[in-house]
Amino acid sequence: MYEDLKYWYLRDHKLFRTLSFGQIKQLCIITGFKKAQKGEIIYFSSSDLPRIFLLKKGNIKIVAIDEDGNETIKDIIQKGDLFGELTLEADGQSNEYAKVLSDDVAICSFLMSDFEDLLLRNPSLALSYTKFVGLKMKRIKNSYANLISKDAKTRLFQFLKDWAEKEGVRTENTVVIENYLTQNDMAQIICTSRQTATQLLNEMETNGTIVYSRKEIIITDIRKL
Amino acid sequence: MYEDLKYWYLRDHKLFRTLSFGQIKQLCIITGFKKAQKGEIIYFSSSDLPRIFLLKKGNIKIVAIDEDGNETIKDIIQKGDLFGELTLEADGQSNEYAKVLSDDVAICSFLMSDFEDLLLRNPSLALSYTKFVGLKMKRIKNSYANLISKDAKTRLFQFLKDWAEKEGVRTENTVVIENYLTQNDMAQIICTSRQTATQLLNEMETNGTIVYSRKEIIITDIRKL
DNA sequence: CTGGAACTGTAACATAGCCGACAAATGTTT
DNA sequence: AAACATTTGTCGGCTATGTTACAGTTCCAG
Repeated sequence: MYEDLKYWYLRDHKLFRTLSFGQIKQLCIITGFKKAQKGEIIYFSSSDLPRIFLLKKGNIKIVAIDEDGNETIKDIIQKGDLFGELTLEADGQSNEYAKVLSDDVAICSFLMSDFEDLLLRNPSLALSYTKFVGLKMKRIKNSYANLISKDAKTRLFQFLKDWAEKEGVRTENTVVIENYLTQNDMAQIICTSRQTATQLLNEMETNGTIVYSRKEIIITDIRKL
Repeated sequence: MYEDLKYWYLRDHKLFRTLSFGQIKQLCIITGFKKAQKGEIIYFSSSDLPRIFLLKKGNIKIVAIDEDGNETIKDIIQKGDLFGELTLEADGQSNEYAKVLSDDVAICSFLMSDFEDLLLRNPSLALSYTKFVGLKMKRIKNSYANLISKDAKTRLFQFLKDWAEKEGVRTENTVVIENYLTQNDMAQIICTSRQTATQLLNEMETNGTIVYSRKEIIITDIRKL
């Protein structure tokens, strides 16, 4: 890959914006670049060196498989998000894979060890990164708190609200979301059965709260959600 | 506080062990020290400057109150743990207080801003700290995953197992835990009602799995848990 | 030692949401 | 178009767990 391309790919993330041109150019730690199509499954082979990934384009979901073989959606990664071993600790035991949700994705990656060196040389970046991880932790805490104390309906509402806020296109009080998730996906995210999710979505549709299709979800009035 | 005492208080935490004698001595960022008795409530007044706390002695629980007035146990802090704004981002909105569980506690604290300066001057400490926060995140993720996918019984078992591992005194396969929690506390931690927790504990007692009293919990055979 | 507060024990009842089962609709491949 | 795979819709039964309600125990302060 050309040096300037590498540079561009890093600079684009807000985490690295605090660094000067020169600093970033020096780094050029990106070591991998990959494209993939919808439905493709990407494994984080534990045999490989631990990496941190940056999703440049598209959407993917991170799925974990527990001892009993149950699949849980750990995370939905969107364009511009960092993912992988963000805690900078390789852990061999976790069994995860990523599945491409959008039509195609572009992912670049760098080695965890390179990133560590980088942090050691740039204390202010290290501080930003710490705050970044902290923020991530706070988000997780919040979403779990929701999962536990609220019922399925409230969880679905909250999920849609969050989704609309992150990705929805708003005109007046109507929000349109490009729907790259199946009802099953949503069910897994809000931790309920597919059936309950279906039921709730249909209920919302008859209520006129949303218009649902496989392509998009229209929230007729975001204020009422 | 005397300089060398400050030194001692910091050095005692594993996070700071990587630093040399001299380095730590230079820092001396501790700015507060406090003792409290059982049952006392400590507020993290948001008016005050954001701080990071280090529990030197005893146990406390962090309780959060949501909009509806429901109380949830966020965390149990034990001797040697850091707590407070670990993410280095002050967030005014969260409504939390700490309650002393053991007979008495000793807490020392330093200002978040001082700590940030420290991290900026010690990149390797920053890196350790990031990993530390990451580890914390991983733990939280795990415990929440448990909460969501397992039933109340399994959750209680897991909780006891963790507790035993962290604080229990083991002789052969018997583990004795000093019990500073009420059944209600445990119920809140494993996110169930007090009644269910009571029922499960009694069930375990009649099974001979544990011997329960307000003072201590004896796990007769840790391997069977 | 006594009264009250906090904790623990037990039961009946209600219900959210999981599960299995199957049908209909939509999308994809050949 | 046909055959197949994936996604959505619907239903009734079942179970774990929350809720309400009250009684018994332990603990501590005065």
